[in-house]
Amino acid sequence: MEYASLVILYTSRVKFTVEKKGRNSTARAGEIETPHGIIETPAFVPVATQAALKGVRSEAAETIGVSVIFANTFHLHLSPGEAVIKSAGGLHKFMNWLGPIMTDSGGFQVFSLGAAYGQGVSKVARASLASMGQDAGLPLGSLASKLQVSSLVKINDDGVDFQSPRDGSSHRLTPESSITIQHDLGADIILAFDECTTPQASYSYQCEALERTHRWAERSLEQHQKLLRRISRPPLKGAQGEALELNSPALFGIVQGGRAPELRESSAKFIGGLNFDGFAIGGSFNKEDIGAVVALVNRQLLPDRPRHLLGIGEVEDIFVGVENGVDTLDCVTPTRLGRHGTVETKHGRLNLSSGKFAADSKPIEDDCDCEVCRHYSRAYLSHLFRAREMLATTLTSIHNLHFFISLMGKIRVAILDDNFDSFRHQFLTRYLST
RNA sequence: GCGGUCGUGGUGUAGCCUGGUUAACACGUCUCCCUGUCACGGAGAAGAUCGCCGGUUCAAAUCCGGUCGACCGCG
Repeated sequence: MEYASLVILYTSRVKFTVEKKGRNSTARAGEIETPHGIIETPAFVPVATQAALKGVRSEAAETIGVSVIFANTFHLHLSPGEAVIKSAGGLHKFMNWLGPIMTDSGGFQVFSLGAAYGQGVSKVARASLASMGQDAGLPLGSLASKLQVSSLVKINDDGVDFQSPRDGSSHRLTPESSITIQHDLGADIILAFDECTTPQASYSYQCEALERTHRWAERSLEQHQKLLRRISRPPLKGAQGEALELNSPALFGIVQGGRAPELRESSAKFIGGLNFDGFAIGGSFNKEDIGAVVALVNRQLLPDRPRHLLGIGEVEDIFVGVENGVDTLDCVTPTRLGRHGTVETKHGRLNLSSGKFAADSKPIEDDCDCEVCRHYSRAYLSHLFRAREMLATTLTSIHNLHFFISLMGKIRVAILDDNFDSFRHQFLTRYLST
């Protein structure tokens, strides 16, 4: 009885409305309403792993038009710890970001600190490179080589033992602890604890990992509902809405299955059959297959719930994701590229740390209305990079964030105007032409 | 004037004493990479006939002489 009413309240944590569906594609535009505001979809979700969009203040992100950010359970658990953040009033207050926040469960760190650790392996494999043998033997991470280890994780069916990449200390994450930590962090949308596998994983390992992820999904959901019941019990007598406002996130399940279409399909059926508020598509891909996999998965997922594509964010992949029915995507691309000197433009990428921009008085993009393009030249940015000034990474990250946010805004308008296809064609033709 | 120290890629150095295959390193430069962030990082390339002239030697950045230049000390 109590449970049933809670489910209603709980699912109302994110109210998802589809405003428009694409005519020739499964692209859609809509709104996700969260306790901290509305996310107009499709939306790009910048990554703030350690409760910071690296190099960019929360206020600047708001000015850029960022609507939702993506923080990380594992890293925030290590430092400063969820207790500190909870007592600070939650992530929103802690980092002065008052808009919606999603948290990742730590499942990606099973990959990034595990199979990928120090190997330079991406979750997106490129068949063209793999066939040339260039996927192996890439850069050794500095810390990996320093510590002489190839993995910081040990996985078993109950959970994952991590070694901190900072100090080597041991930390255990299970579906239960990940969900509990995410509740403590106070995000609006949280994710089930999963195992993100490497694209190099064998089919048999992929099957094993998928089974585990499915069991973890059920456990994540159970833990989530348990915590919701605990939160809601006293306020149910009085102002229930108020109490829920404080701390009751929506939970998204994560579809896995790696590069195997049949595993993706069965995962989508399984995860899609559980009572999640929305869904995320995670794991590894072949670059060339992202669209097909996302389409396959989304055909199995309930259309009335939001779909998030995890960790995908190169320009052409964003179009692919949206075209195939994804509502939100998170990616480190704008901030990581920016930090390494690369800026996105509608004509493709530029690396401003190159001396060839030393006397280039133009802005990054002539008609860009971001704060950086309005006030600073390529020459100045190039100088800042070569002088190793911190401001360099801040400014390029701001431009890149603006680029992705504004691109998403245009995509949304295109869907609403029923011309997504032509917009995509026009944009990508120019973007990929150089 | 005398004595000493030093001249090696763009910059700073290592190698020289105990001559020997493609002269090493750092920074800089250039190119490429980055997809639920361990990482303001990674991978690669170009670039010096070792101040100049001569000698010794099978072989000289390396030993010897001379010379030019810089610096230091003494006059």
